[in-house]
Amino acid sequence: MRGEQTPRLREALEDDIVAGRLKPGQRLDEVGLAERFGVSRTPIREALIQLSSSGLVEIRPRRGAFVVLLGPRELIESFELMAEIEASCGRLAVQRMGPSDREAISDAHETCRIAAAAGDEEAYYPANARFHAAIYAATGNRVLAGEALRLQRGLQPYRRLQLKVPRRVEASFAEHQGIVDALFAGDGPLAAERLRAHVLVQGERFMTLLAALHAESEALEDAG
Amino acid sequence: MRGEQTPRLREALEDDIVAGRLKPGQRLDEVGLAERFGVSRTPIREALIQLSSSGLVEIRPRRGAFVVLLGPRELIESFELMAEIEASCGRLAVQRMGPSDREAISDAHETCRIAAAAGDEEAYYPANARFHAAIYAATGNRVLAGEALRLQRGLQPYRRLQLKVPRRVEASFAEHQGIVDALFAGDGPLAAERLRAHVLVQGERFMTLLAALHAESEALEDAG
DNA sequence: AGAGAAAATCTTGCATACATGAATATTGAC
DNA sequence: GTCAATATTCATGTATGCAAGATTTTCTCT
Repeated sequence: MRGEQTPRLREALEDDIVAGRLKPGQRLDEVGLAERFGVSRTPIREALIQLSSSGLVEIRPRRGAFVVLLGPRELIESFELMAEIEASCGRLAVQRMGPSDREAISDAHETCRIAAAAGDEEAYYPANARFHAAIYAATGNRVLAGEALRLQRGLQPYRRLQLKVPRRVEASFAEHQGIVDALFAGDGPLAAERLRAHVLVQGERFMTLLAALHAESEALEDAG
Repeated sequence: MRGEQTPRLREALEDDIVAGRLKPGQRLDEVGLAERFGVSRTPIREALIQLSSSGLVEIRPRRGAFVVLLGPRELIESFELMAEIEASCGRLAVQRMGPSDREAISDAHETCRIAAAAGDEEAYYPANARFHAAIYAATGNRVLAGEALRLQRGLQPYRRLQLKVPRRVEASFAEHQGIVDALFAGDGPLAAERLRAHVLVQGERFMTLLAALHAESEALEDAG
């Protein structure tokens, strides 16, 4: 058997969680995963520990690993943190972005426009992630950008549920347009404020959706 | 042998790193640590993986684990991230802090005052950490506060070097006073700006020190 | 039949064993 | 004497084995 299994396993599990194939609350059986990936429990355990540190998985001692299921309070708080980080990124990006950064932002924005015009929510999703990532990168601060990406990934499983909110894509794209305008106009504070509002309103929309879902059924609870 | 070694080991190693007993760049030998703690390599490895995810340790495949040694660029970027987070905390704390939060901030500030007046740098250190932590907590956002604490811990090993900067404590305390004034006056934007400046100037002072140290010797490089 | 307790089962946590790649020492050539 | 190639040693990465806690099943008693 050759080396370096753990990173591959971590990425595979991370993708499964972010893509929603492993649902929040679900238990991750070490033996089952080991068999599925054709390795022993050791690298699986190490991958799970990494995922727990990055916040996608929760390890309860002697109980096992579970895909993290954020409660309402933690969700609100996470969106607020995300909003603050994104606002900072916007302000710094205005100060520092170069031509290639502008281009990356424009490109991602156009991809969003196409997906939004087509009403294609599945396509809008990754385009939206790319749009925000382009802003992070434009700060020129890799540590900050890495942090932002990490948080973005952590919230991805929950954003997925938002697909059901009507007219979400149109609203999101309109907000993106305002952000791009402020960024390219060189108005840092305005870009920051619009990014903050964009993320916070996403969070609010999400909480509304969650409340509605919770009212009609306990679907999330049964997910495990 | 009874259960739950890994968390204990992680905390012990974390303390060693943050307290400077394990220096940035130093290699962490699994076998040696296992002997030192009287356990096998397995829980040691798991603790190291956790520390690598939290940013205190870097694991290079097949090479081993090393206490993270941030380069100049990463240090600057980390301090900038910290400054942004602290600024956000300050603004939100103004909006949301209750009487107990005010008290905690005041208490920590007074502890800083005593240490500063005595010129006791060793005592100022933890008091300073408590002061900032009190502001994080006053946001009422546990996710945000947790993130801030994590970043604070990650930078702690480097702040330690600052002890040598002359009149650092007096300057720091004076800045704290300005922050407290803004916080208690209810001026969120001012508190945010002063916190941002406080952290950034710390970073700059630190970089200056680092350059000086580097000029006189390659001490940091030999630390491994 | 239902509730509680005991036993069996299953899973995790840790220890140990082994294989492979990296680091180091040694030997040989120039 | 220095450099390079090779052999040896050593540490990491993974697999497997074993002990203890958690879970589930079953059995007993009311």
